[in-house]
Amino acid sequence: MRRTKEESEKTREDLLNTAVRIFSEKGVARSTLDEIAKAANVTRGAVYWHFENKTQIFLALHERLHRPFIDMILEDLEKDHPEPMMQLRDLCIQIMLDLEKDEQKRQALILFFMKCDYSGDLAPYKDKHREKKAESMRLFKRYIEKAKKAGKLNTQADPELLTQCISCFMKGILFEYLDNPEGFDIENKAPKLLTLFFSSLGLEKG
Amino acid sequence: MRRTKEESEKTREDLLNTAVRIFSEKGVARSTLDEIAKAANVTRGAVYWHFENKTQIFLALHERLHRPFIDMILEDLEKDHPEPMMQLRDLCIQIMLDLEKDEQKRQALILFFMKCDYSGDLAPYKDKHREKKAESMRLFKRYIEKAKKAGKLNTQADPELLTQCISCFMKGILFEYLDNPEGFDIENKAPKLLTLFFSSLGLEKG
DNA sequence: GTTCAAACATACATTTATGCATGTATAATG
DNA sequence: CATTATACATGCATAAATGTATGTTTGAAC
Repeated sequence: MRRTKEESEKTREDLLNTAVRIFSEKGVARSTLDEIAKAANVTRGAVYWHFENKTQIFLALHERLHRPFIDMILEDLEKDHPEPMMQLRDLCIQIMLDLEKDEQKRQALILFFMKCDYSGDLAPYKDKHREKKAESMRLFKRYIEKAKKAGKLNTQADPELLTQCISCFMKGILFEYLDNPEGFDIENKAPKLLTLFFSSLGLEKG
Repeated sequence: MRRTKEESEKTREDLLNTAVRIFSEKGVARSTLDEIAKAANVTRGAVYWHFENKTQIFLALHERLHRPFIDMILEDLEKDHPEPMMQLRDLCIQIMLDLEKDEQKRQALILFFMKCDYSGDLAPYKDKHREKKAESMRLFKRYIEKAKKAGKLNTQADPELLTQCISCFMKGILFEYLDNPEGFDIENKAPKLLTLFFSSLGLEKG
């Protein structure tokens, strides 16, 4: 046995990738470490070597999800778009469409939103979850304030409320989609819904 | 022992009320029948007398939630409101505000949306869940078609898309609230968010 | 080329909830 | 008022997952 460090790291990655799949399929509580191990072609020995327990696997998955998302928004915010609200709309659409392509990300979101409950030993991570959501909401707000400063915000509603409004709408779409990925034609609906929403808000020019 | 029929029925109700609380606090998977029994001042014997198993308790809770909700909307639809879209908006606001007062209902929603996963033996009830959601969406759509026929629909968007739009928004607000009932000031935010949303959609007159 | 520890596999002991079987007191029924 | 079925309580057997202890192989370091 005694694999090389690269092989060991691959085993760890395999376990995480398998775990997110199993978790998102069966729920965290109903998923067994033995099941995960076998699906990754190892035994529970390997699992306990790389992770303390099931909770720590969950935590590891949690960590590796959100950063790319934040980075994507931060990068987008750097761009100097003439119409920040349209930029935000397109970003929202892009976020939704990405999910259709990135199965890992989709599975992770299903897992964290619908297949676990943050009670018991997962309770501490509820705060982390919230903090990360708050972070992305702050970023959304920056688009709106950017638009306001540029005199492109065609509404009287204050940025805070607008941010919450958009956040709720995004979350609603996200849940409707994740609840039934096959039945919810996101490639078709996401652009329509978000375009209607943003144009209705009077945030679009023309 | 051998209580009267009324006492027996009370025991059953106590068990259900206790179950929805425990389930919504700790999640279905982490909740123990023994725990529920003790919290209801009986033993597991009583639980197994009234219910087959934990799944059947969950099912019983599921059944008794949705009907009052549908009835409330049906009753509201009977009224002949001059502005159906404003009526729908006010209904949406009312639905949200109700949750703040009805703790049982709030706990039930937390349970069904966030504290269980519809895999394993709960999988069959996912379809029921969807069907009931579809039912309420059809009712929402009736408001919009009513408005359209009355020439009060101030937008070109088709009713189907509008319904989905509103449904997503409602679901988003619902989740944001349920995720953190104390932190989300629903009595204040729900009217603001929904008023902004509906007025932005150009659905309000004046 | 030994030695050692990493990277697992294997085996076992413990826990914990469940399902059921059985016990029991009493309300309802005649 | 005797009987019976109801409405539970109690006890046990089982299963399943977990945690851990121990075994085994082999890359790596000297």
